Amino acid sequence: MTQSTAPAHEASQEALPRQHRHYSIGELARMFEVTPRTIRFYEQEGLLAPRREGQKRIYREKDRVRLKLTLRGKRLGFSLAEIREVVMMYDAMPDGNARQLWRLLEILADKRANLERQLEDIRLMRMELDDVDHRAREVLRGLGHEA
Amino acid sequence: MTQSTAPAHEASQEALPRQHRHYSIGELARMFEVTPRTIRFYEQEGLLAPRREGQKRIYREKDRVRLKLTLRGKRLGFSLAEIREVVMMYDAMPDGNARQLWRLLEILADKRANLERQLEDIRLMRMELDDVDHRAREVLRGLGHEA
DNA sequence: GACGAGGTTTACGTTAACGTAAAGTGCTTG
DNA sequence: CAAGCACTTTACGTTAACGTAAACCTCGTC
Repeated sequence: MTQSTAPAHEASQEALPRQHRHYSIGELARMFEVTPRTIRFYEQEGLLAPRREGQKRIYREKDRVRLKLTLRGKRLGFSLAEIREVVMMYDAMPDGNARQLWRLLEILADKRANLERQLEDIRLMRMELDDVDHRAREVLRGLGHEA
Repeated sequence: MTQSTAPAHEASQEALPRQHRHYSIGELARMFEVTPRTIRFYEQEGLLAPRREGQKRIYREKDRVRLKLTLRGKRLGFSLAEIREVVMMYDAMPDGNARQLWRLLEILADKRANLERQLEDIRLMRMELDDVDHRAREVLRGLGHEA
């Protein structure tokens, strides 16, 4: 997250209906601007579970969404373990027992608290960036008069 | 997690004068709930530059603020290198040449863009958490009827 | 003067999240 | 059929951000 050129965010083109239904690893990788290695790694970490057609991995819509959520979580500073925690429990929900569901609610509340704190952090950090920006511009004005 | 007891109403005026003026590494560590090792590491990475009194490190108000900003940056997912980039240029500002100042403005814009994206990410993630929460509660209600 | 509570340096260990070969499989295309 | 993709597995390498351990000062105090 270091590059200053950040126009290409998520998937670029989206005119076509999602009828495609399945993607290759390379397609997904290009879509989200990650390497295939990353996608395989996420699978190994239990975040994705694509079908196989022979050797090849076949990703369906669900996998694409998961990957999207995973990357979003990462941008927010969550670890893969944390993300998996939510994702897996979400999957186990339908037949989940009460204890697990309560545990899930607990985790969700935790994540939400995290987000709220981040909102405040962003607010503060914004103010500080604005401040530095201001000072820098003033110094620049000063330099303009000299030279 | 990171917070102790939330101060109900932090008096706008300086309740306690910051006359303390300087802190030991242990004090700072307890204040921010990090280990001394972390603080030394940040120094080694060029984020802090405490005075020395003999061997001992002496931290002043400025250092405390820097540490606070650093930790905030970390919570937002910035790397120490990124944080240092801003912090150091901020320090070099007064006598900075124009090119460096422009570079600083560039970096600031970059960070701000980052924050904006995070805001959006938070918004989306919140919605998804809410959704999962909803479903989980419904399943729980269902379980209540059985058993 | 032994001791414990703080501090110090040096240095190796650890974890997460991938990167980077190396070597093989399967298709299709000139 | 050779060449070129796109994909596969296996496995070692790398970076960031510390943790952890050892061995050493330097107080105040019991």
